[in-house]
Amino acid sequence: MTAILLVDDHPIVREGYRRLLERQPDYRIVAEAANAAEAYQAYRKVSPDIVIMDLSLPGASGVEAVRHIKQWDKGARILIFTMHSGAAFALKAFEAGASGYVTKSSDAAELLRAVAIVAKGGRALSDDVAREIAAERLGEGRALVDELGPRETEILRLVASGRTTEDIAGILNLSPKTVQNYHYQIKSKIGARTDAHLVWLAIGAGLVGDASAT
Amino acid sequence: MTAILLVDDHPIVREGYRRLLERQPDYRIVAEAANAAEAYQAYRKVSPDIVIMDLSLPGASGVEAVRHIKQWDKGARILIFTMHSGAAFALKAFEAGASGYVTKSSDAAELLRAVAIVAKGGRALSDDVAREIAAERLGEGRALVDELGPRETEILRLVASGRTTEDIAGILNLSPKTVQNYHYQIKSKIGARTDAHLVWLAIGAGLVGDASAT
DNA sequence: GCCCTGATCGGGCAAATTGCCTGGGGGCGA
DNA sequence: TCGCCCCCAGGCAATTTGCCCGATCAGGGC
Repeated sequence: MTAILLVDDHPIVREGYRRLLERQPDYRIVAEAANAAEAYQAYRKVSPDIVIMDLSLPGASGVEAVRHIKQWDKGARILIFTMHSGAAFALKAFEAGASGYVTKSSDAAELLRAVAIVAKGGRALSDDVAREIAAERLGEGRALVDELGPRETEILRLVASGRTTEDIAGILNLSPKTVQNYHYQIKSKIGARTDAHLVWLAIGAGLVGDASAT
Repeated sequence: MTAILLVDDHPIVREGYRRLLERQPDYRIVAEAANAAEAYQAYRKVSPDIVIMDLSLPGASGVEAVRHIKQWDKGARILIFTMHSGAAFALKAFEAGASGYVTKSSDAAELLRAVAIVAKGGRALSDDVAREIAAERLGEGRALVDELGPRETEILRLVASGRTTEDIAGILNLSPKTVQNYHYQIKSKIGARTDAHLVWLAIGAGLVGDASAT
């Protein structure tokens, strides 16, 4: 039996959850809350197995509520169920300690699947949000790269992937000085103030983004 | 009418594509290839509107083939259709210039949808891969961060997000020299050879990677 | 052929940063 | 009270950055 705490400022929506969840044999809603403060109180009182929470709450935001609860109980499992499909919301929620993120446009089956995953300690993410995050990660803006010549692009790729100046000089059979010059030229063309900034721009342009195979 | 070039080393699989795609009124398979070299030749000969390609080909990898074709025609639209669902494969493919990535576990409808998107110049990604990339993006590995003190973590976050040394000094009310020292210390503790490398490690640790709310 | 443009390659030099060491102060557990 | 670790920052040589310059080579256009 899985004890659930429901947090949503809309009683009607809570009623909807209740209908859906209590039809499942293993789930029981043991408490409800309409805002962050209530959620926190309720959590401390009933220690539910999982929390299902909306992100837009009156007063403190849902992200704050997540952070607060996780601070009190590091093992808390919180599933965000919200209308926002933006990648930024989801990332913030996970950063705060949420275990799952499902949008309200998902169907009942998807919510139940997410609840099951989170209850087992896993991480759940609905398809539309996954797609958003992936899209952001893949980046849209080429633009930048078009300003650069092929050699510059090549060197940007290498620099952004973490290579040393000397590495690059070796790989491309150039003088280290030339690589430095390109490096500098790229930064000024692109308008990056920092190497780190350069990396982000390169990611945005789709030039890099690997994480495997160094 | 959309002209398609099919690249897959398995004739039976190509037959499958053909069945599926030629049932659609707008698609016509104008050429086939069984390896990277053939694909390249065929592309130059028929200039198809889109290429549907497997990633695992005999000889040169599909990624190489993509890079090669894009080098010859920057406007080429290439849709990868493969069995690999790993994020790394997909990222490499996009980096090389692919416009879409669909796994063979997707159903026919998803492939057709992807073909349509790519034909229109968009970018397509199947759900399972999106999920993989998102998972990777959310990051698993803390590890690194545990080595660092809170101050170091803070500074790493700022450095990795692209701030200038002076910016950081201003934000945290420190001497620029102190920031430089932390910056150096972090690099040696974490084992990063380059600032760019540092950014990747910070991303992996989930410290940065927002893109919103600066 | 000739000029112009643009990409590629690198030297030079001052100013800034990195790499590494040093040292002092504060908190906290043994 | 003694370490130990974290915080903060100066010093100094070595390297890199920032910005200048000139040389070569390929492709147009006239």
